[in-house]
Amino acid sequence: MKTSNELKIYNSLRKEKETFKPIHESHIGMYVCGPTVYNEVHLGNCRTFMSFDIVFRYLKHLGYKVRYVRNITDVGHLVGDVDTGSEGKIAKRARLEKLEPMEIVQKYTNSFHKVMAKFNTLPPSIEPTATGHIIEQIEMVQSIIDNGYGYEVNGSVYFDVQKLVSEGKIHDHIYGHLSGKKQEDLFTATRDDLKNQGEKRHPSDFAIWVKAAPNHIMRWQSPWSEGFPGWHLECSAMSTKYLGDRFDIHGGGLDLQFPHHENEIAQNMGACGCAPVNYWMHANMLLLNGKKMSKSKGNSILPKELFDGGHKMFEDDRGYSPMTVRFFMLQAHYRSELNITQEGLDAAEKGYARLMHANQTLDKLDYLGKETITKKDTELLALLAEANELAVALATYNAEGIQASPKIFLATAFASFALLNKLEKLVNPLVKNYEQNHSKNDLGKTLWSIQEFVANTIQQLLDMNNTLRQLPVQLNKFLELDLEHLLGDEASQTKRLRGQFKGFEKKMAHLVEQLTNLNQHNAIVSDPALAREDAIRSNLNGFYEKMNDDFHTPSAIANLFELSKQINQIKKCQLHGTKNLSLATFNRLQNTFSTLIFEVLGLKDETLSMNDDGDTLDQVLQMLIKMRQDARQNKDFATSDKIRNELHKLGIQLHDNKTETTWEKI
RNA sequence: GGUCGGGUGGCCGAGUGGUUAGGCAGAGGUCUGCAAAACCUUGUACGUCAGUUCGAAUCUGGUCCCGACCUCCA
Repeated sequence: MKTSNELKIYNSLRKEKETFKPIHESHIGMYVCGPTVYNEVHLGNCRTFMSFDIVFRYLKHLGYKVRYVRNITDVGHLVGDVDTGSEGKIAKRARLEKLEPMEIVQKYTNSFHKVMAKFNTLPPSIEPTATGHIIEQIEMVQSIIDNGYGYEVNGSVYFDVQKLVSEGKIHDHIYGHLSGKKQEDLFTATRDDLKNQGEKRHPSDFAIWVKAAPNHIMRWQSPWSEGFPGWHLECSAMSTKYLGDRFDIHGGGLDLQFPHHENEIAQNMGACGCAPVNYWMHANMLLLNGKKMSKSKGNSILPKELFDGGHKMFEDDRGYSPMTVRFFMLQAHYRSELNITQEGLDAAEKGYARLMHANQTLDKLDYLGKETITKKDTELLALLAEANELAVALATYNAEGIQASPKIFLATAFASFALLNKLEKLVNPLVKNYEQNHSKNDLGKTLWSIQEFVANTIQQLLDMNNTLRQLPVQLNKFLELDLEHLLGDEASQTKRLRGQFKGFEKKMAHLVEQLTNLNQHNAIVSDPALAREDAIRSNLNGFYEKMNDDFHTPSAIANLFELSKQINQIKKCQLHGTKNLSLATFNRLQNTFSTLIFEVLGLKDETLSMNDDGDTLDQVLQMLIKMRQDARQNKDFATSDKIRNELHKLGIQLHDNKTETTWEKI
């Protein structure tokens, strides 16, 4: 297992995980390509932004000051359709909806923010728009031209990719490296049905300023023509403006790797002479029906359709809450494809609830102290060690051995009997208690209160099953021997010995059987406190190790589930009066768990009613719970069940346990 | 066609040259007036064919299948 304290990030630039070293010690610049606001964001878009929300949150959690810039693309992006000429997506949408382009932009920007808020993603530090940075973009085009990487044709300006490629490595970067494109491919790959192909010097060149066609609505004045900035320019201009010529992290969807990000680098190289980004991160695609989710291909699902239910992909009309969806996505690594299915969402829903319940349980837990190891524990442990020694010792005896050292043999044999008796003395009360109180509360109490430490030794005892069974087998072998003769002077003891042999095997078999039985009925929990301390510590540490491993949320969540199990066990132990945890570990768990869930993973507890009426609602419910308790006391189960069932219909689930009844929204 | 990535148990989804991912679902048990939750135990696995190796699901090669990018897309 990797036990690195260093954050490692998979860098698309070099196709490997690298230790993250920020440019400035404590301040990090991160740029993520945002949405084009000409339509509702679909769920695939959301996945990318949630992935980088995790990056943002975790970096902040580690103590970095992060400037997170995510743009809103509110101009450009020509639709590929040849019939529409050079019309942009936003302009086209504006025409279809009979609105101003800026009305379209505002409408879908608002909607985007609303959706992202539902998913509980933090807003970026700066959210610049392309139309708000036309001047910066024009300046960048000018710089690119001035540096000899851009050329103007008929009012449009193109980036001279060939020139950049011909210069080879510039400041450790080669065009095409990010997307893994070979230079020969770049020369031939580009299809020739693109607009204005004829104006380019080379097929791989791309527009950085486009002269607007007469029917184009969105247009600005520039030194070259009335037009609009090229497809990739805004990110270069705005990242430079807010994060500088060089910054730490640039993120986006994998589908932007080429050509968008490749060209972004080219533009920065052209304008500033340096590669802008140290760590390129790419989030993988969300799949629907095994194919990339995509608006243009009609293979997409909107967040709203998922929340409200009724989407055609689901059998029933049920929906899934934003946090269920978020959790679903966090259970896959951001660099893996994720196929969205109903079964997957169902599983996520339950897993998410499990985590929330554990957190609520932990929240209410008080520290009850820690018991030291009891006398009983040490006794049993010592006996186990003794049993082992005796078994080993007896196994070495043969006829010659007995004759050579009769006294030692006798001592060993009698010690075995003594051991059996002592074990019985310790175990029998447990068995007796179990048998007498088979379905009584005391059973649990008694058995839990013997301390898990004892439980563990019993487990060890069972593990030694074979060894223990060997004891009588070994002794029986000696019955075949002429002990009187072999033992000589000690022969007077043999009568007693033979007598004890007879019952030994039976007794031992019985003891082992009883223990096995107890264990199978889960009367004894094989989960010692010592192991618990360890489990809690290692899983808390594990969370950080996994997150440090390229933000590996699925593995980190596995650690949280392990912690959930521990929390539930602590609760169960406490109900049975067992105190089993050190204060330090308890405090650490209670202080950290919710932080990891809420602050780092960005989940919210939807199972609690945290609205304005929460207090009142709770009071009302406490009243009903009290009434129901009274009914139950009086064995009036008809009434108690009615209360519970009626509440259930209203979406309130009651949970009974030994000491109290709790409620939650479902 | 070119480039790249992947094929893991009923489902989702990690990881690894020999040692538990995890969640959901399934089976058995404990607790419980009954539920719910929780706890304990548990089965099923690494597309296919060959090779390297003491040992491969993990490495190599062939093969089949799927996906992404090459055209706006997160």
